Amino acid sequence: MNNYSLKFAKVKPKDEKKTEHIFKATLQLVKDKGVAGITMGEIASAAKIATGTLYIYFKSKDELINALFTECRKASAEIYFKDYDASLPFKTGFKVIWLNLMKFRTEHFEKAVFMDQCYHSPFITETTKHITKEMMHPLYKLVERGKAEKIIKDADSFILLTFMVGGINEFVKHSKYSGKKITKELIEQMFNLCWDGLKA
Amino acid sequence: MNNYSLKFAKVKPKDEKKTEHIFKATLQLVKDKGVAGITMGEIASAAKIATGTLYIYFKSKDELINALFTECRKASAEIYFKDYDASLPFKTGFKVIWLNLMKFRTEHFEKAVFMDQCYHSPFITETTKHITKEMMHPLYKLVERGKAEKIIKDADSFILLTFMVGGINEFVKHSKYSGKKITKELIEQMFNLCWDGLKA
DNA sequence: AACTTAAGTGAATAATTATTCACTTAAGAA
DNA sequence: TTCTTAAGTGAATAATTATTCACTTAAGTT
Repeated sequence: MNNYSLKFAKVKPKDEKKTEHIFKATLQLVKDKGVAGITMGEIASAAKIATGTLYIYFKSKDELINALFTECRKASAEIYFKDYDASLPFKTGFKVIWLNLMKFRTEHFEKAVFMDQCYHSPFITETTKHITKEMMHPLYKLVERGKAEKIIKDADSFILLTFMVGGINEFVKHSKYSGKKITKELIEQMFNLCWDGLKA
Repeated sequence: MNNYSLKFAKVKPKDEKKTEHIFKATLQLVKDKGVAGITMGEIASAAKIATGTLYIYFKSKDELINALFTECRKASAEIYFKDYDASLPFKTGFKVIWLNLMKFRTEHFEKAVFMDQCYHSPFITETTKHITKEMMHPLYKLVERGKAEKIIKDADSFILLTFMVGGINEFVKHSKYSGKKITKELIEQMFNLCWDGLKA
């Protein structure tokens, strides 16, 4: 038995599911009341733990918010390029990614709201913000491929990208606010508008 | 001399410019630090008045935020239909409004951020939210005119509207974050993407 | 000029909320 | 079973922040 095992022996282990509960509770609260309306006490009770326990998992509110932000960013990055295969024809691959963006926004709406809300908050550090910006990079590559193949318009990449994403974000946001159901049919309509705009 | 004038005579009048200063200071702070990062003390000092003075103009933080929200909503509604004339050909009229939306987002960016941020906050009352939703009504009428004239696609109005607005919002938001300059040329490119998407 | 009244002030107070801590509980080792 | 250690608790404390208030200033009336 060495120092290492001595150091970590005789331990009541952390319940790893708690982090998940804390995150889930925080997302729910931010969706309902916004980032200005959440307290550590509320997060704790929504996660069904004591306030003190929250501080075993996160040193401070700051750290909790940043950790959750990072988690959300990872979740979105994982979805964006799921099932994308560069060897597919451009439009097919483009649609895969476009649908992934739509999927993330609809199925992880609280994460999207949380990221939007917290981006401007005093909690998120500059480093976290910087990494987030870099997430857009592969999407730039995508539209640049489309331009190179003369399939989509030869406009500024920034314009093409924000155009590609804007409709999705706006649609999902307003759907959730107004209770409008997001159907396959509506998604298809939105894709067509988007594609007709982009195509050369 | 009647009761009315008696009651209101011998008064040091409120400095009406102060409300404006308070609003401007609040918008600036929310843009920089988010709705979670503003305190009455900071608002007061940014507006160069004492904290107590703030409470002469607004009963509470709640009231201040709601009043500013209403002000922002009015400012946006005023711009949206500026110079629009229903007797113009559809595309011409559409472009006038589209450019107005773009103008509001770029020239009153802090207002747009403030409205986005506060919409989900505990400050905004349900009434305020409800009135805000109604603001979209004339824009619905616009896309429905386009559909009736068979100029734009016969898709769901909600889809058409969120599509019309999404690109603008996303573009301006990311421009401001990343420091990308918003030029006439880029605006024109965005309009073309948007129009090509919408047209029948 | 003297008077009245409300604006304006900022330190004091009241609420709210983040964080700590003395204590309890339970997992695993001996 | 006993022992050790960290998780878990929630009331107590520390910070922060909204709101008040006793006081000062200045506009307008007489």
